[in-house]
Amino acid sequence: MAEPGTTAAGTAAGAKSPRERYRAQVRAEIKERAWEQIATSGASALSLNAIAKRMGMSGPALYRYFAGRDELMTELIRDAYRSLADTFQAVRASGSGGGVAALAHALRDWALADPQRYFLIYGTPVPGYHAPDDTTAISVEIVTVLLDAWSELPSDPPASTSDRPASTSDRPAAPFEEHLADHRQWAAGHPAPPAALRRTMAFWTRLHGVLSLELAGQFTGMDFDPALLFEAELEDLLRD
Amino acid sequence: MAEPGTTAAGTAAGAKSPRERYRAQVRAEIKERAWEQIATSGASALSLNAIAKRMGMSGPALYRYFAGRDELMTELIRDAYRSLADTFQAVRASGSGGGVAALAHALRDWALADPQRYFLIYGTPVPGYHAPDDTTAISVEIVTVLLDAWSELPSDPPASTSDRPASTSDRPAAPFEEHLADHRQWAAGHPAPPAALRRTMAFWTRLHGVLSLELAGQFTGMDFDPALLFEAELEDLLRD
DNA sequence: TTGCTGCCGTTAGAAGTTCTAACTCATCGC
DNA sequence: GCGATGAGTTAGAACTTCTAACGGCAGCAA
Repeated sequence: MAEPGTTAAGTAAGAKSPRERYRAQVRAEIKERAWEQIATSGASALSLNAIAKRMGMSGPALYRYFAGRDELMTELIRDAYRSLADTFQAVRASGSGGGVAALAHALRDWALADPQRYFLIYGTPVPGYHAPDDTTAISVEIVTVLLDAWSELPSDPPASTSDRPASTSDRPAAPFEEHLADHRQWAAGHPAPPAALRRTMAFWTRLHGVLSLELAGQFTGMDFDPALLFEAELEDLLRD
Repeated sequence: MAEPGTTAAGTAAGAKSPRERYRAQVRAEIKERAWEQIATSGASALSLNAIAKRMGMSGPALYRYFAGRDELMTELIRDAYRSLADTFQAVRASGSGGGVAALAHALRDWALADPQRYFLIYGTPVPGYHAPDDTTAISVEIVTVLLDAWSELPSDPPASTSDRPASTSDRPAAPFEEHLADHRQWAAGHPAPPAALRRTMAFWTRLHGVLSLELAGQFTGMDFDPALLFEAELEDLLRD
């Protein structure tokens, strides 16, 4: 029952029957059309009927490939997470530094390439809908890359803390950093120092703040350059 | 034609005919039900039919009061902006300091009170839809309050800039601040110094970053306290 | 090669949605 | 009291998701 068609023939892992091949191809095309539709009309306007029509087949045919609109949506969300995680890991592995700044720019490029894909992950949630569980695993991948990148930076310029005699402006108590050190379950056992936890968090929330507002078009009226704002926030992150 | 029923009788501004009175009441109830529905099912699931059914009337009756789903949506967005602007101005006018910290906490409280209302303003935009023009006027109100609050703070502790001899960490060039000073059209003529412009911007993007991720439930798996993260970001804003 | 099994895509239809059109009826204002 | 105005009704078109039943072709196995 499991793996239909794999009874006697030694189908090596990866070799698919022509039926499975066709099925995978159609599924891929459905998702492709879905992405196009989401990019132009938003996730809420995702219509199975329109996808079917654009593929030259009639509505209910799609239900052979996806149980319904929600399952297609889930698959797209999974793919979006996967794409971001792969992008981050590619930046980390390949040259180009692979540091925090490179990750930040990769994030911005990735978001600008398809704003609706970004919003599918980090945008307004649909109250009834719950993201699939395995996306949290991909989230861990993403946050691990960030924790790695922040951990390899010195947590604080060690000279500056000693040359000023207990100034009020260098890390006054940092209660949240202590709180994070106590509640580091989200780091999935990553041995990052508390400062790296705090900075990973700030990296996420601050860059998301700039990016989401930019992608939402909240800066359109004002004529400043959002790229410079992003850069300024990134430099602030790298400084303090 | 304008103001129907104001032909001969000296209806003082505010005195409405019983029909207009009833009409305003029904419009208000429609919006009330709409907010309930948005809070539970999200903005995309806003259904005129469901509202009508819950009010004991049948579908098309609502079209006497709103031209369609989009007009109702527009009205709700307008009300949301108005509510946030009023909240900010109340904080500013009334006691409780009225400073930046008070505004930040008011923003958080306002957002937590009705997350979907927050997302209606700052959440994922619907590609086809354009917000009504008069909301930009309310946005100016909001940003003006922020610029006022930041302008009354000293832009930099003047002592600390002089007691350290040209350290690398005190405002190295600040290219974005200059850029903002050149492109301050969004400040609507507000005479805020460049540092206040920069800080208003950071206030907006950083707090939005924390808030939107929290409201979207992105922190649910991790068990730290989002309120502490918000507080930490606010203190960072007040420090540097 | 032949036959069978199974999946693919079709049409039909139910239950929703927004929104228009036409109609009835109460109510407000003169 | 009577007429104009506007509120609420039902009917219906054009959508949507999704289920059910049906025909036919293709791949699989003997």
